[in-house]
Amino acid sequence: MKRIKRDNRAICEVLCINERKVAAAKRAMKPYATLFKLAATFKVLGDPTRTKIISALLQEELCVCDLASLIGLSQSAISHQLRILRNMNLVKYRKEGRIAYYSLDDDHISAILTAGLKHVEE
Amino acid sequence: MKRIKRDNRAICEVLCINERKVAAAKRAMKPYATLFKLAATFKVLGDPTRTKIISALLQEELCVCDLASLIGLSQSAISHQLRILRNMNLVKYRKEGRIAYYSLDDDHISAILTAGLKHVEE
DNA sequence: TTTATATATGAGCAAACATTCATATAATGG
DNA sequence: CCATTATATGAATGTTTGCTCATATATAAA
Repeated sequence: MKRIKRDNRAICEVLCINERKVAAAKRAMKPYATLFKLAATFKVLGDPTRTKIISALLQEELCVCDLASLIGLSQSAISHQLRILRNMNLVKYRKEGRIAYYSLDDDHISAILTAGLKHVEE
Repeated sequence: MKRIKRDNRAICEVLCINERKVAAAKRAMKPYATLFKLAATFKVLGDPTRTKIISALLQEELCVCDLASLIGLSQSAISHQLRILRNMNLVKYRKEGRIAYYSLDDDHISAILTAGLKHVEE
């Protein structure tokens, strides 16, 4: 777009934008705070290691060491990722002695995965 | 975990891992290639700007300029993000003269958003 | 053809991030 | 108590990424 020094959006705003459609879309959209949290959730799901962790936990709870072995990464790496998943309320854990058993936090998680898989596998 | 120079996973593999559970989880998991694509899709959805774009397009198709105005970013920034969404088959567009009208590529997309929102809004 | 405009894109930069290494914490056994 | 081990975490690092700036492409109008 040809640029104008002071305000490079001026032209576009005047000539191209459909104010009615923009206003209608804005009204229908969820609040930005909600969309920000939604993006944060997808971002956390958007790393292959974390996707593998979630996918593994769809079956049954597993300890950190099991996950590390299953996924083929160090215990440290898995533990760091589990904290990120925990902070976003995607997984929870119970302690049994020294062992921490992780599982999915609620059943929305598997619904998200399932919806995502439908798009990917189509 | 106490570390052993040559192979820091040796101890953990022998003493802690539940081989049966790990093998069962591995069998039940989707192939890594699928999980990788799934992660890539979530990653693309995991940026606030792109989440806003998708959310806006849930209502009706919009041109680049409308999206830039609605979201409050430059045309360039929106265009870059649209390409990323396009590459992941999340949006498509039709050209009408100079104007490119973007819309969601299929209706799995809104299903993913809805599932994500259920987790976020709970 | 020349000018205007809607969109696309390459380069560059600052910020975010996933892993590793080293170490700390917590729980069990001797 | 001391040694062991499952997990957690801080620091460092190489990579990725989202935006801006500048420019290119495409379409329409004059």
